[in-house]
Amino acid sequence: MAAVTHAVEDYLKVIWKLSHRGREDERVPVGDIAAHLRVSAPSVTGMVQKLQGMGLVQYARYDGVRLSAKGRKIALEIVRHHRLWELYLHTRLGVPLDRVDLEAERLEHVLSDDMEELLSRALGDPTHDPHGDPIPTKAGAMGTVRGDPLPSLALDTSAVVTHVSDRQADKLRYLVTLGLVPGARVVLLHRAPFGGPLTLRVGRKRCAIDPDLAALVRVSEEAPAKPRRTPPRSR
Amino acid sequence: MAAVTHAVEDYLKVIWKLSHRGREDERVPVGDIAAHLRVSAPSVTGMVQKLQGMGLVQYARYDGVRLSAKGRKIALEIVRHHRLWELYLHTRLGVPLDRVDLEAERLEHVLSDDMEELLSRALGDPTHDPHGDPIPTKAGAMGTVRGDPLPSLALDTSAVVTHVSDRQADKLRYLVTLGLVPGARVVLLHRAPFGGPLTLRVGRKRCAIDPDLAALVRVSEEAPAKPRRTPPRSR
DNA sequence: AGTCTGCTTTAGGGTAGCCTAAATGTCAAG
DNA sequence: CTTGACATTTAGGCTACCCTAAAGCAGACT
Repeated sequence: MAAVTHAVEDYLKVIWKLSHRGREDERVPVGDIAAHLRVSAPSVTGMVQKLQGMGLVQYARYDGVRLSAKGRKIALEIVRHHRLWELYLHTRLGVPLDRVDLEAERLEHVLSDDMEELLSRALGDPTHDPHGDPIPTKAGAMGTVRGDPLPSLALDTSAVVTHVSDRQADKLRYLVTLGLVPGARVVLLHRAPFGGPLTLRVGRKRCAIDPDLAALVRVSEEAPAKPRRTPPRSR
Repeated sequence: MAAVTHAVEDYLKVIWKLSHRGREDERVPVGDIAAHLRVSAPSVTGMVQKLQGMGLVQYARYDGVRLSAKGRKIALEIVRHHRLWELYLHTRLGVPLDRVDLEAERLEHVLSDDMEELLSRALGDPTHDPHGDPIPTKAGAMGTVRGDPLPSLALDTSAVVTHVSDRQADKLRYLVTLGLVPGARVVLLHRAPFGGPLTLRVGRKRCAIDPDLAALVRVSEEAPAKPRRTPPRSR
């Protein structure tokens, strides 16, 4: 059988991601894959046919793609690698939250089983990455995203950020500048009417934020297991 | 100009390594490159012609290859990446000395400039990798291998291992089992005549070793700056 | 000089993964 | 039920890198 190349891993990961957008496991349109991988649609068709030949996806012309069990296993392995590296980069090297994804994108393909084990252990066998996304176990079990959307938090209640979506890099970058990162303490001070901005206290600072943006942030009233943030040693 | 792909980086690194075998900067035969990359000779000829087109090597038919300044710069960058990763893997993740090379071989191609900076800093801007090989600076300056060949050590003199060659994986593996790794204390107890085995004390243990093998180890009588060996956190 | 041996190069192919242009299927609106 | 808009697939090509087989060159030995 053909080899699992970097490209194959990328395709499987994207298919996995896109099939989880709604509640249910969806068939993923070829065009969406193309858009996310920044590749032409014909390239996707070709690769997807190859993946089917390898038994990694089910695919019917004009009807989208779905991961097979085998394909999902590989996808989750890559996601695990990705999130372990993200956590390492953030907590051990001090890479800012809005840049870990880009770096992990390349490191995820380079992690042997032995190393994965050692990396996980060195990080304390973590369950969540620095954005608060769950890290699949080696067996392929996924935890959940903790917390509730920030806009639904009760007024004047202290909470801790548990998750920041990394889907849109530009928005993540902005949220980071506001200090809305996992572990931060937040209080919702005011909710303007007609879907207007929310006024927050984040740590010691105050800010106003659009509820759509705030929806990318999840918070929990109980103090959660906060991701470790050992700063890297400086010289 | 064509891109610096992983393959290009591999070729440049091997050419750099092979041109440093003797004292002087040598022209490297195509066949040697082929053997070290485990690739056919025609493949090397083709790639080397391409590298010349990119201005990274000088090359004349039937007369071997030499790095240009531009080529050497890239080669040293890769060597720097490789050795930084080796040090990280060994000291932070606890990867055994005889396995770091293999892992670093793939990681070396995946390290952005920003990350390189952060990784180096997190490791304390080290000058030598865990085998005792010097790590080139970002500017391309190379330190030296410290110490003298173990067989030339005076009898009954305490010394510290400063370098273990990683050229031959199988021999390195054996040296590691003997405890002959950088930082180890060694005393040469006896030298058998006619090029016979050396009797050593390594730490608390005693062992006999062929002088050819021992020549892969370098030692220094002064206590050198020993590579840090923070063990990884266990669960 | 001739010739043999062993590198090295040329010739000719193959695979993986990407592309554009053109053909084809789907779906919804008229 | 036809047609137009749009998604998708087929067709045909390109680049990077690798291979084997055959030709070509160089240095040693006679």
